Amino acid sequence: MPRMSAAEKQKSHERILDAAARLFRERGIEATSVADVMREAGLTHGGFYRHFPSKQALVGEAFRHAAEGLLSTAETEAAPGGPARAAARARYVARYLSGEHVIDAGHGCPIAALGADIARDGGAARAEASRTLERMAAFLVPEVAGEGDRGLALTALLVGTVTLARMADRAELSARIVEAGRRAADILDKCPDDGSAKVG
Amino acid sequence: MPRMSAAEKQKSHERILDAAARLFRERGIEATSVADVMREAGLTHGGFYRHFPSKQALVGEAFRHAAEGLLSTAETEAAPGGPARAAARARYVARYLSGEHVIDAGHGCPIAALGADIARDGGAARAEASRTLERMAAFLVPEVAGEGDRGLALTALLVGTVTLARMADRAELSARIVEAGRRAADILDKCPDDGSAKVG
DNA sequence: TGTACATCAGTGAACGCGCGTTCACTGATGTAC
DNA sequence: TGTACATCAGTGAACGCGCGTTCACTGATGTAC
Repeated sequence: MPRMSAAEKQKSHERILDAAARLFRERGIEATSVADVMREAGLTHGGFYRHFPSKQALVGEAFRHAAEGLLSTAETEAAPGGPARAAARARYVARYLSGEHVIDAGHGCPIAALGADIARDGGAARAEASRTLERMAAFLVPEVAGEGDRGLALTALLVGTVTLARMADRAELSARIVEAGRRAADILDKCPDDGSAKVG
Repeated sequence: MPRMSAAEKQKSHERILDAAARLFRERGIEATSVADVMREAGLTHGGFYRHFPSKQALVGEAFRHAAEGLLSTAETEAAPGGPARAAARARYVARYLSGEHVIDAGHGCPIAALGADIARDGGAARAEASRTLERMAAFLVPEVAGEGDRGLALTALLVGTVTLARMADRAELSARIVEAGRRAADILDKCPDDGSAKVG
């Protein structure tokens, strides 16, 4: 059967990334084995090292893969400063803070799914995650906001809301968390910063 | 050397919980072995099962142990409705959104450190984590807030901010995230809810 | 275009290792009388 | 209070298992001429 053509290899590579991006977000990094990923990609575990030098390296690539899928469309959809920007942002927030996103971690925001994991091991995925965070924050800054970094706070609210909603042991509590997050996101979009927290 | 007295056993039990609560928060649940915990507690791994039926059970107990340490003092410090309440809440938020908390996950909020992990495996720790979340949210509701659940949103902001600050690969970015979180917490404390997010 | 040969994508067995858990054992503790 | 004995907290070797990674192998692919 081997060897495959270069085009076939690229397809395999893509399938491995798809599988890894989904499984890591769904089950966590440590709970997902290389063999799990390869099985999901329709291959056997031995071939993994023709594509990536280590599992660590895969984590970084899979994070980028997941982030690209979620952010690139949103970014191109909303030209910087253009009139469609506020609408695109609102749609993004509404989709982020939804029951679907809470349930389907496997296709959701990689920061919400893996942020805490990545904070701990600090491998190659960390730089990738930081870059993704900054892109997301830049996309989310409301035009209203005085000085910068309101986008970072909004991102923190979104990530925290989804994390808590997934952690909740009752559907009713989970729904309340999402609803509370939506209202708070709305407030952050509209209220001015009085700067009083600066000293704290 | 064995057997120890009942009083000694209780001390061992406490040391195991202390060690587990710290190591789980610091390294994550899966990256912390039963042997790691027992070594940290000054014991050998074999004795673990005289104290807990399984590692899973330890996770739940360790979460409760960590949460109790952080919340009980804050709660008693601030009598419900009393005048010291707002001040106690402000102090809690200031301590939560600080560089120390970001760096020292081992002694920090167990929801921020383990929320995503617990959301995935859903063992006994999940009910414990949900209870802790509701206590924290109840403690954090500003008197200003119209209808309920502003405390949940504030908790989500705190958890998300610390998660992102820990994930950031540069100290400067981490500091900006914490600062942005503080301002946003201030805004959520003061701005009224116009209810416009309800339809979303 | 055809032939000869090196390359290498994918397979599946094997590696060393650390994990959660079990178990036979030790000897001080706690208890029954 | 003293004695005899069951209990059990803690030890350290051992268990089966799945992990990340390595490796000899296969045979179609890609290339040199």
